[in-house]
Amino acid sequence: MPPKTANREAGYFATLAAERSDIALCRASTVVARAAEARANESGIGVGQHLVLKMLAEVGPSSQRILSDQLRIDRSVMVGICDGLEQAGHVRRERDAGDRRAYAVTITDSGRRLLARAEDAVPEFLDDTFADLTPAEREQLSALLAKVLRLRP
Amino acid sequence: MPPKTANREAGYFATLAAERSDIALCRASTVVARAAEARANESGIGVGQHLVLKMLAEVGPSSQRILSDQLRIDRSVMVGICDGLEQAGHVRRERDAGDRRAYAVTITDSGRRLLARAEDAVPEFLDDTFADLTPAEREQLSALLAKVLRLRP
DNA sequence: CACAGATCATCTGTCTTCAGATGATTGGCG
DNA sequence: CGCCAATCATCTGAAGACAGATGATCTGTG
Repeated sequence: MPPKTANREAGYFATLAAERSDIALCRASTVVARAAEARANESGIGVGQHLVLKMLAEVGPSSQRILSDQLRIDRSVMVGICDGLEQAGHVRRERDAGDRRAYAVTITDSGRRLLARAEDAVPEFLDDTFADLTPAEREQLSALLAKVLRLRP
Repeated sequence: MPPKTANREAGYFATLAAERSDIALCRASTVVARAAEARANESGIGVGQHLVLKMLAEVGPSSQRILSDQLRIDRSVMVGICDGLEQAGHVRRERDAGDRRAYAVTITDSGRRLLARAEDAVPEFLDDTFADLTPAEREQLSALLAKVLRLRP
Protein backbone atom coordinates (compact mmCIF):
# COMPACT_ATOMS: atom_id res chain seq x y z
CA MET A 1 0.00 0.00 0.00
CA PRO A 2 1.39 3.45 -0.88
CA PRO A 3 2.07 5.87 1.98
CA LYS A 4 -0.94 7.82 3.19
CA THR A 5 0.91 11.08 2.78
CA ALA A 6 1.20 11.26 -0.96
CA ASN A 7 4.60 11.84 -2.50
CA ARG A 8 4.94 15.53 -3.03
CA GLU A 9 5.00 15.29 -6.82
CA ALA A 10 6.77 12.30 -8.32
CA GLY A 11 4.53 9.33 -8.78
CA TYR A 12 1.40 11.34 -8.14
CA PHE A 13 -0.11 9.72 -11.19
CA ALA A 14 0.04 6.31 -9.55
CA THR A 15 -1.95 7.66 -6.62
CA LEU A 16 -4.46 9.25 -8.95
CA ALA A 17 -4.84 6.13 -11.07
CA ALA A 18 -5.53 4.03 -7.99
CA GLU A 19 -8.26 6.39 -6.87
CA ARG A 20 -9.81 7.20 -10.22
CA SER A 21 -10.17 4.09 -12.34
CA ASP A 22 -11.92 6.15 -14.98
CA ILE A 23 -8.77 8.22 -15.46
CA ALA A 24 -6.58 5.13 -15.45
CA LEU A 25 -8.85 3.65 -18.11
CA CYS A 26 -8.61 6.72 -20.33
CA ARG A 27 -4.84 7.03 -20.00
CA ALA A 28 -4.36 3.34 -20.70
CA SER A 29 -6.58 3.73 -23.74
CA THR A 30 -4.47 6.45 -25.30
CA VAL A 31 -1.22 4.51 -24.95
CA VAL A 32 -2.85 1.35 -26.29
CA ALA A 33 -4.51 3.23 -29.14
CA ARG A 34 -1.23 4.80 -30.14
CA ALA A 35 0.52 1.46 -30.16
CA ALA A 36 -2.29 -0.16 -32.13
CA GLU A 37 -2.27 2.57 -34.75
CA ALA A 38 1.50 2.33 -35.10
CA ARG A 39 1.34 -1.44 -35.56
CA ALA A 40 -1.50 -1.22 -38.04
CA ASN A 41 0.42 1.37 -40.03
CA GLU A 42 3.31 -1.05 -40.35
CA SER A 43 0.91 -3.29 -42.26
CA GLY A 44 0.00 -0.28 -44.40
CA ILE A 45 -3.46 0.17 -42.92
CA GLY A 46 -5.32 2.03 -40.19
CA VAL A 47 -6.94 0.40 -37.18
CA GLY A 48 -10.38 1.40 -38.42
CA GLN A 49 -9.68 -0.02 -41.87
CA HIS A 50 -8.41 -3.22 -40.31
CA LEU A 51 -11.59 -3.63 -38.27
CA VAL A 52 -13.79 -2.97 -41.28
CA LEU A 53 -12.00 -5.60 -43.35
CA LYS A 54 -12.17 -8.03 -40.46
CA MET A 55 -15.88 -7.61 -40.00
CA LEU A 56 -16.61 -7.80 -43.70
CA ALA A 57 -14.62 -11.02 -43.93
CA GLU A 58 -16.47 -12.54 -41.00
CA VAL A 59 -20.05 -11.44 -41.52
CA GLY A 60 -20.14 -10.71 -45.24
CA PRO A 61 -21.17 -7.56 -47.13
CA SER A 62 -22.62 -4.90 -44.86
CA SER A 63 -23.89 -1.36 -45.06
CA GLN A 64 -21.77 1.44 -43.59
CA ARG A 65 -24.46 1.90 -40.98
CA ILE A 66 -24.06 -1.65 -39.71
CA LEU A 67 -20.29 -1.36 -39.77
CA SER A 68 -20.50 1.86 -37.80
CA ASP A 69 -22.83 0.43 -35.21
CA GLN A 70 -20.99 -2.81 -34.65
CA LEU A 71 -17.48 -1.40 -34.69
CA ARG A 72 -18.43 1.65 -32.60
CA ILE A 73 -17.01 3.97 -35.23
CA ASP A 74 -18.84 7.19 -36.01
CA ARG A 75 -20.71 7.12 -39.31
CA SER A 76 -18.93 10.26 -40.44
CA VAL A 77 -15.57 8.62 -39.87
CA MET A 78 -16.71 5.44 -41.60
CA VAL A 79 -17.09 7.40 -44.84
CA GLY A 80 -13.39 8.21 -44.90
CA ILE A 81 -12.37 4.69 -43.89
CA CYS A 82 -14.36 3.16 -46.72
CA ASP A 83 -13.08 5.82 -49.13
CA GLY A 84 -9.53 4.75 -48.38
CA LEU A 85 -10.25 1.06 -48.66
CA GLU A 86 -12.15 1.52 -51.89
CA GLN A 87 -9.48 3.64 -53.55
CA ALA A 88 -6.89 1.03 -52.62
CA GLY A 89 -9.11 -1.66 -54.10
CA HIS A 90 -9.60 -3.57 -50.86
CA VAL A 91 -13.33 -3.06 -50.86
CA ARG A 92 -16.11 -2.53 -53.38
CA ARG A 93 -19.02 -0.19 -52.72
CA GLU A 94 -22.06 -1.29 -54.62
CA ARG A 95 -25.51 0.05 -54.00
CA ASP A 96 -27.62 -2.47 -52.18
CA ALA A 97 -30.21 -3.66 -54.74
CA GLY A 98 -32.88 -4.02 -52.06
CA ASP A 99 -32.27 -0.62 -50.41
CA ARG A 100 -30.63 1.84 -52.73
CA ARG A 101 -29.92 4.27 -49.90
CA ALA A 102 -27.39 1.83 -48.49
CA TYR A 103 -24.17 0.48 -49.87
CA ALA A 104 -23.30 -3.17 -49.82
CA VAL A 105 -19.66 -2.85 -48.85
CA THR A 106 -17.84 -5.97 -49.96
CA ILE A 107 -14.30 -7.13 -49.31
CA THR A 108 -12.16 -7.96 -52.36
CA ASP A 109 -9.43 -10.56 -52.73
CA SER A 110 -6.89 -7.79 -52.33
CA GLY A 111 -8.65 -6.85 -49.12
CA ARG A 112 -8.51 -10.41 -47.85
CA ARG A 113 -4.80 -10.57 -48.48
CA LEU A 114 -4.21 -7.29 -46.66
CA LEU A 115 -6.40 -8.46 -43.80
CA ALA A 116 -4.43 -11.67 -43.48
CA ARG A 117 -1.19 -9.72 -43.23
CA ALA A 118 -2.65 -7.33 -40.65
CA GLU A 119 -4.09 -10.18 -38.60
CA ASP A 120 -0.71 -11.84 -38.46
CA ALA A 121 0.63 -8.88 -36.51
CA VAL A 122 -2.17 -8.88 -33.94
CA PRO A 123 -1.07 -11.65 -31.55
CA GLU A 124 2.38 -10.17 -31.12
CA PHE A 125 0.88 -6.72 -30.65
CA LEU A 126 -1.46 -7.95 -27.92
CA ASP A 127 1.41 -9.77 -26.31
CA ASP A 128 3.45 -6.59 -26.22
CA THR A 129 0.80 -4.23 -24.94
CA PHE A 130 -0.41 -6.64 -22.28
CA ALA A 131 3.04 -8.00 -21.56
CA ASP A 132 2.74 -7.45 -17.81
CA LEU A 133 -0.47 -9.47 -17.57
CA THR A 134 -0.64 -13.24 -17.24
CA PRO A 135 -3.04 -15.07 -19.57
CA ALA A 136 -5.50 -15.35 -16.68
CA GLU A 137 -5.25 -11.63 -16.02
CA ARG A 138 -5.87 -10.88 -19.68
CA GLU A 139 -9.04 -12.91 -19.49
CA GLN A 140 -10.05 -11.01 -16.36
CA LEU A 141 -9.41 -7.69 -18.05
CA SER A 142 -11.44 -8.73 -21.06
CA ALA A 143 -14.35 -9.79 -18.87
CA LEU A 144 -14.23 -6.62 -16.79
CA LEU A 145 -14.16 -4.40 -19.86
CA ALA A 146 -17.14 -6.29 -21.26
CA LYS A 147 -19.02 -5.41 -18.09
CA VAL A 148 -18.01 -1.76 -18.26
CA LEU A 149 -19.28 -1.80 -21.84
CA ARG A 150 -22.42 -3.53 -20.62
CA LEU A 151 -22.10 -6.30 -23.17
CA ARG A 152 -23.39 -9.75 -22.25
CA PRO A 153 -25.17 -9.98 -18.88
CA MET B 1 -19.49 -19.15 -24.52
CA PRO B 2 -20.77 -17.48 -27.69
CA PRO B 3 -21.34 -19.66 -30.73
CA LYS B 4 -18.27 -20.36 -32.86
CA THR B 5 -20.11 -19.23 -35.97
CA ALA B 6 -20.43 -15.52 -35.24
CA ASN B 7 -23.83 -13.93 -35.51
CA ARG B 8 -24.14 -12.49 -38.95
CA GLU B 9 -24.19 -8.88 -37.83
CA ALA B 10 -25.96 -8.16 -34.56
CA GLY B 11 -23.73 -8.46 -31.56
CA TYR B 12 -20.60 -8.60 -33.65
CA PHE B 13 -19.06 -6.05 -31.35
CA ALA B 14 -19.22 -8.45 -28.41
CA THR B 15 -17.23 -10.97 -30.43
CA LEU B 16 -14.71 -8.35 -31.41
CA ALA B 17 -14.33 -7.03 -27.87
CA ALA B 18 -13.66 -10.54 -26.57
CA GLU B 19 -10.93 -11.06 -29.13
CA ARG B 20 -9.35 -7.61 -29.10
CA SER B 21 -8.99 -6.32 -25.56
CA ASP B 22 -7.24 -3.27 -26.95
CA ILE B 23 -10.37 -2.28 -28.85
CA ALA B 24 -12.57 -3.02 -25.85
CA LEU B 25 -10.30 -0.81 -23.78
CA CYS B 26 -10.52 2.09 -26.23
CA ARG B 27 -14.28 1.86 -26.62
CA ALA B 28 -14.78 1.65 -22.86
CA SER B 29 -12.56 4.69 -22.51
CA THR B 30 -14.65 6.87 -24.79
CA VAL B 31 -17.90 6.07 -23.00
CA VAL B 32 -16.29 6.61 -19.61
CA ALA B 33 -14.61 9.82 -20.74
CA ARG B 34 -17.89 11.17 -22.04
CA ALA B 35 -19.65 10.41 -18.80
CA ALA B 36 -16.84 11.93 -16.74
CA GLU B 37 -16.85 15.12 -18.78
CA ALA B 38 -20.62 15.40 -18.46
CA ARG B 39 -20.46 14.96 -14.68
CA ALA B 40 -17.64 17.43 -14.32
CA ASN B 41 -19.56 19.98 -16.38
CA GLU B 42 -22.44 19.71 -13.94
CA SER B 43 -20.05 21.03 -11.31
CA GLY B 44 -19.13 23.83 -13.72
CA ILE B 45 -15.68 22.49 -14.49
CA GLY B 46 -13.82 20.28 -16.96
CA VAL B 47 -12.20 16.96 -16.09
CA GLY B 48 -8.75 18.41 -16.75
CA GLN B 49 -9.45 21.40 -14.55
CA HIS B 50 -10.74 19.12 -11.82
CA LEU B 51 -7.56 17.05 -11.89
CA VAL B 52 -5.35 20.12 -11.79
CA LEU B 53 -7.16 21.51 -8.75
CA LYS B 54 -7.00 18.10 -7.07
CA MET B 55 -3.29 17.75 -7.60
CA LEU B 56 -2.57 21.30 -6.51
CA ALA B 57 -4.56 20.76 -3.33
CA GLU B 58 -2.72 17.53 -2.57
CA VAL B 59 0.87 18.29 -3.49
CA GLY B 60 0.95 22.09 -3.30
CA PRO B 61 2.00 24.67 -5.91
CA SER B 62 3.45 23.10 -9.03
CA SER B 63 4.72 24.14 -12.41
CA GLN B 64 2.64 23.40 -15.49
CA ARG B 65 5.31 20.96 -16.55
CA ILE B 66 4.90 18.88 -13.42
CA LEU B 67 1.13 19.02 -13.70
CA SER B 68 1.36 17.89 -17.32
CA ASP B 69 3.68 15.01 -16.52
CA GLN B 70 1.83 13.69 -13.50
CA LEU B 71 -1.68 14.08 -14.90
CA ARG B 72 -0.70 12.80 -18.33
CA ILE B 73 -2.11 15.90 -19.98
CA ASP B 74 -0.27 17.42 -22.92
CA ARG B 75 1.63 20.58 -22.03
CA SER B 76 -0.16 22.47 -24.82
CA VAL B 77 -3.51 21.53 -23.37
CA MET B 78 -2.39 22.44 -19.87
CA VAL B 79 -1.99 26.05 -20.98
CA GLY B 80 -5.69 26.32 -21.77
CA ILE B 81 -6.73 24.50 -18.61
CA CYS B 82 -4.73 26.88 -16.43
CA ASP B 83 -6.01 29.85 -18.44
CA GLY B 84 -9.56 28.86 -17.60
CA LEU B 85 -8.84 28.26 -13.95
CA GLU B 86 -6.95 31.50 -13.59
CA GLN B 87 -9.60 33.63 -15.28
CA ALA B 88 -12.21 32.09 -12.99
CA GLY B 89 -10.01 32.88 -10.00
CA HIS B 90 -9.54 29.27 -8.92
CA VAL B 91 -5.80 29.40 -9.41
CA ARG B 92 -3.02 31.94 -9.31
CA ARG B 93 -0.11 31.89 -11.74
CA GLU B 94 2.96 33.45 -10.19
CA ARG B 95 6.40 33.18 -11.64
CA ASP B 96 8.49 30.79 -9.61
CA ALA B 97 11.07 32.98 -7.88
CA GLY B 98 13.72 30.27 -8.13
CA ASP B 99 13.12 29.46 -11.81
CA ARG B 100 11.52 32.31 -13.68
CA ARG B 101 10.79 30.15 -16.71
CA ALA B 102 8.26 28.21 -14.68
CA TYR B 103 5.02 29.25 -13.05
CA ALA B 104 4.15 28.33 -9.51
CA VAL B 105 0.52 27.48 -10.08
CA THR B 106 -1.33 27.80 -6.78
CA ILE B 107 -4.88 26.92 -5.83
CA THR B 108 -7.00 29.68 -4.29
CA ASP B 109 -9.75 29.42 -1.70
CA SER B 110 -12.27 29.70 -4.50
CA GLY B 111 -10.51 26.80 -6.18
CA ARG B 112 -10.68 24.73 -3.02
CA ARG B 113 -14.39 25.30 -2.73
CA LEU B 114 -14.95 24.32 -6.36
CA LEU B 115 -12.77 21.26 -5.90
CA ALA B 116 -14.77 20.19 -2.86
CA ARG B 117 -17.98 20.42 -4.85
CA ALA B 118 -16.51 18.50 -7.76
CA GLU B 119 -15.09 15.82 -5.48
CA ASP B 120 -18.49 15.30 -3.91
CA ALA B 121 -19.81 14.13 -7.25
CA VAL B 122 -17.03 11.62 -7.87
CA PRO B 123 -18.12 8.62 -5.75
CA GLU B 124 -21.56 8.57 -7.29
CA PHE B 125 -20.05 8.94 -10.74
CA LEU B 126 -17.70 5.99 -10.20
CA ASP B 127 -20.60 3.99 -8.81
CA ASP B 128 -22.62 4.67 -11.94
CA THR B 129 -19.97 4.00 -14.52
CA PHE B 130 -18.76 0.82 -12.82
CA ALA B 131 -22.21 -0.20 -11.68
CA ASP B 132 -21.92 -3.71 -13.09
CA LEU B 133 -18.72 -4.42 -11.18
CA THR B 134 -18.55 -5.65 -7.59
CA PRO B 135 -16.15 -3.82 -5.27
CA ALA B 136 -13.70 -6.70 -5.66
CA GLU B 137 -13.94 -6.46 -9.44
CA ARG B 138 -13.30 -2.72 -9.30
CA GLU B 139 -10.13 -3.40 -7.35
CA GLN B 140 -9.14 -5.99 -9.96
CA LEU B 141 -9.77 -3.57 -12.78
CA SER B 142 -7.73 -0.88 -11.06
CA ALA B 143 -4.82 -3.27 -10.53
CA LEU B 144 -4.94 -4.54 -14.11
CA LEU B 145 -5.00 -1.02 -15.54
CA ALA B 146 -2.03 -0.13 -13.37
CA LYS B 147 -0.16 -3.00 -14.96
CA VAL B 148 -1.15 -1.96 -18.47
CA LEU B 149 0.12 1.50 -17.58
CA ARG B 150 3.27 -0.11 -16.19
CA LEU B 151 2.94 1.72 -12.89
CA ARG B 152 4.30 0.04 -9.77
CA PRO B 153 5.79 -3.42 -10.36
C1' DC C 1 32.26 35.79 -17.52
C1' DA C 2 30.58 33.86 -22.14
C1' DC C 3 28.53 30.51 -24.57
C1' DA C 4 25.93 26.09 -25.80
C1' DG C 5 22.39 23.21 -24.88
C1' DA C 6 18.41 22.13 -22.15
C1' DT C 7 13.97 23.46 -20.17
C1' DC C 8 9.44 26.13 -19.40
C1' DA C 9 5.40 28.09 -21.23
C1' DT C 10 3.25 29.37 -25.34
C1' DC C 11 1.72 29.50 -30.13
C1' DT C 12 0.65 27.63 -34.70
C1' DG C 13 -1.02 24.44 -37.93
C1' DT C 14 -2.64 19.78 -38.57
C1' DC C 15 -5.32 15.86 -37.66
C1' DT C 16 -9.10 13.42 -35.61
C1' DT C 17 -13.73 13.27 -33.79
C1' DC C 18 -18.27 14.44 -33.77
C1' DA C 19 -22.92 16.94 -33.84
C1' DG C 20 -26.00 18.70 -37.01
C1' DA C 21 -27.67 19.68 -41.75
C1' DT C 22 -28.54 17.84 -46.52
C1' DG C 23 -30.03 14.97 -50.52
C1' DA C 24 -31.64 10.61 -51.95
C1' DT C 25 -34.47 6.81 -50.94
C1' DT C 26 -37.66 3.89 -48.29
C1' DG C 27 -41.80 2.28 -45.85
C1' DG C 28 -46.12 3.16 -43.80
C1' DC C 29 -50.67 5.17 -43.82
C1' DG C 30 -54.56 7.17 -45.42
C1' DC D 1 -51.52 6.54 -55.58
C1' DG D 2 -49.51 10.51 -52.70
C1' DC D 3 -47.64 12.29 -48.68
C1' DC D 4 -44.68 12.15 -44.42
C1' DA D 5 -41.53 10.61 -41.24
C1' DA D 6 -37.51 7.75 -40.94
C1' DT D 7 -33.11 6.10 -42.66
C1' DC D 8 -28.54 5.93 -45.37
C1' DA D 9 -24.49 8.17 -46.81
C1' DT D 10 -22.29 12.47 -47.04
C1' DC D 11 -20.78 17.09 -46.00
C1' DT D 12 -19.75 21.06 -43.03
C1' DG D 13 -18.17 23.43 -39.15
C1' DA D 14 -16.62 23.33 -34.35
C1' DA D 15 -13.84 21.41 -30.67
C1' DG D 16 -9.92 18.82 -28.77
C1' DA D 17 -5.40 16.67 -28.98
C1' DC D 18 -0.88 16.97 -30.41
C1' DA D 19 3.79 17.72 -32.97
C1' DG D 20 6.94 21.17 -33.85
C1' DA D 21 8.69 25.92 -33.58
C1' DT D 22 9.63 30.08 -30.64
C1' DG D 23 11.15 33.31 -26.90
C1' DA D 24 12.71 33.58 -22.32
C1' DT D 25 15.43 31.58 -18.85
C1' DC D 26 18.45 28.26 -16.57
C1' DT D 27 22.62 25.19 -16.03
C1' DG D 28 27.00 23.67 -16.79
C1' DT D 29 31.52 24.01 -18.95
C1' DG D 30 35.49 26.15 -20.07
